[in-house]
Amino acid sequence: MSTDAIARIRRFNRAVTSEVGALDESFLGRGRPLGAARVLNAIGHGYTDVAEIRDYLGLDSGLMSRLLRSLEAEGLVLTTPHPDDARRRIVSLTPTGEAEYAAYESLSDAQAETILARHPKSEALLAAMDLIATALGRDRIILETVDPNTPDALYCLDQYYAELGRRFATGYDVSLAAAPDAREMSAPLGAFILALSDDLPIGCVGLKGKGTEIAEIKRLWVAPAARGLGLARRLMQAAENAARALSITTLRLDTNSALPEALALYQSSGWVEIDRFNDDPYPDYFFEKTLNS
Amino acid sequence: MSTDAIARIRRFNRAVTSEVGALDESFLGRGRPLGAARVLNAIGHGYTDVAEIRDYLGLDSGLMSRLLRSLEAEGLVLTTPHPDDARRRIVSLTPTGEAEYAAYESLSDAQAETILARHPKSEALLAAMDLIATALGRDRIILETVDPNTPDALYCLDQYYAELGRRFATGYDVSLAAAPDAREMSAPLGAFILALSDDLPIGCVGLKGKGTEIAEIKRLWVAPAARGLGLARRLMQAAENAARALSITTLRLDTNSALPEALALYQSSGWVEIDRFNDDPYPDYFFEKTLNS
DNA sequence: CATATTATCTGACCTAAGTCAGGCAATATG
DNA sequence: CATATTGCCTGACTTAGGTCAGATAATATG
Repeated sequence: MSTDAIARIRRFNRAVTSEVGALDESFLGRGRPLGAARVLNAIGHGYTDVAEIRDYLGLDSGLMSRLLRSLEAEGLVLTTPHPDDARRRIVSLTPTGEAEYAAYESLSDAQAETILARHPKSEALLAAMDLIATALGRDRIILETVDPNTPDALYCLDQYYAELGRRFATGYDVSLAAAPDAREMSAPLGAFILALSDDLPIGCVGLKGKGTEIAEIKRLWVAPAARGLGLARRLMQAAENAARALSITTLRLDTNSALPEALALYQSSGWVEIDRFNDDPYPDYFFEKTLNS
Repeated sequence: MSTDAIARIRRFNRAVTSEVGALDESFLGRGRPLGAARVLNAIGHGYTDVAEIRDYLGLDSGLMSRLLRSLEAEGLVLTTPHPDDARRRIVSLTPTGEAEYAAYESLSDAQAETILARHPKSEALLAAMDLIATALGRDRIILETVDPNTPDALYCLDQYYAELGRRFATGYDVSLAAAPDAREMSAPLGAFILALSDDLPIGCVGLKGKGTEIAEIKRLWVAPAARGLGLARRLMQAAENAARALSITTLRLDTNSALPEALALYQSSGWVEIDRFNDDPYPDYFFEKTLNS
């Protein structure tokens, strides 16, 4: 019997360790020790400073130096003194190094493709992977203010609309809602805040301003994989801070009773219900919050 | 932008490798190389034959021998010649070895507990882990005929009843359905078949016989984590084989339109709809299949 | 009973990975 | 400007992990 939580987690660990080991094996196939391959990949991934790479990979300074030397001997990397401080050194890939890095990347891709190809219901598998990666990396979730027209922002908005379509009995038609234009959700009128977990967009919120002291919160969304981590609250907090920075004193929002978690969040974080303030067809609840100081 | 499938799988890999590495680190904390710790754990896990352990861990015979010697020197294991063949050797843990093994086990448990404690919505996390472990280990799913009163079988039945309760608009009350007694689902009358993935029960099916050439299929269930892998079909096939072995020529089953996947499975695998053959309150569809040869 | 096979062990050897002390050049500081 | 600090490098050394060629003893086979 192995149905209790601890046993299930340990079973998961066993299942993934063999996959992880398989990738190391395929990396070794390129005839280079793993240490050197890791350094090469770190450089290809954008790390340039020797100390930075050492820190990222947790290497001793002596070992790091030797690994760099061996990559240099292979003609894969080039080290040059840092322009500001000649003690530091900058590492970059030669064209050969770029090709080698690309080869490692395609090994990683191939492994991922194999997993994908072996599972017929891949969407469920990917959703489970997102959930686990987000849960394990919850301390590294970062919020970022971006232009609402960036691909990541548009991806979140698409997901948001799809979710409303599933939640509302009548479906959801974006064109019927008053689409806030990007200008109103960018500085200096408003903001659009994205939550990223290891570069995957997992949530967003929009602050739609008109240059007055009243602004609206729009498009609060948290990916299914990130629910239960308190991310919505964190996004709302960030939106409020952004509003304060823009001298906004009153926030409003509209929502729908088909979104009970959202209602509970607003009611538990200082929002008070007010009368309808627009004629959008979808919302049936309206809230306001006064920002202090 | 990292929202495509490949990128999501690679992100998952990154997220879990650090967890996996952390466990290795904590294992090293017991002052023994990982290789020796792995052998000790394999023995603690029930492996006894030297060749078996070597095969399981993928070790060279020379290395294996040396690791055993070092564990012996520490007083953790005892090797004795195999009673049937004195060339082979069986390894067992000394009391000290048992204690050391238990210490490793509790390190693994502690890591699992940490993961669990850090995630508030742990049921979703566990479900995701089950799905991934099952998907990655799909080639190692085994079917086993067991007594329907074993804990694993009862666990599956509980899950099955809970699922019906969620699916049926009216809920599901086990006491209203004609509960098949264990004797009718055991040899020589019938069978109860379990699907196990790395010891976790992920599906079941019952063959309920009365000693005649007609028998019933009951309690076909597949865990959410294992859906989409063709397991239901495999379980049904095994049930049919078990029926043939018992000289049963006709199988019947009842089901409910609230279980469309089940209906589709029966319709696509040679079952034909027949008239109601019992007065159970729940089923509204009845099928029969004639077993050839 | 001689010979082949099997299972494990031993010694010799190798590479990867990592630690540590000290060296050297560039830069910061009193 | 003397001295300390910083960033990287080199040499010496250690351990883990693993390969390979026999050695040894037990068992199977003609």
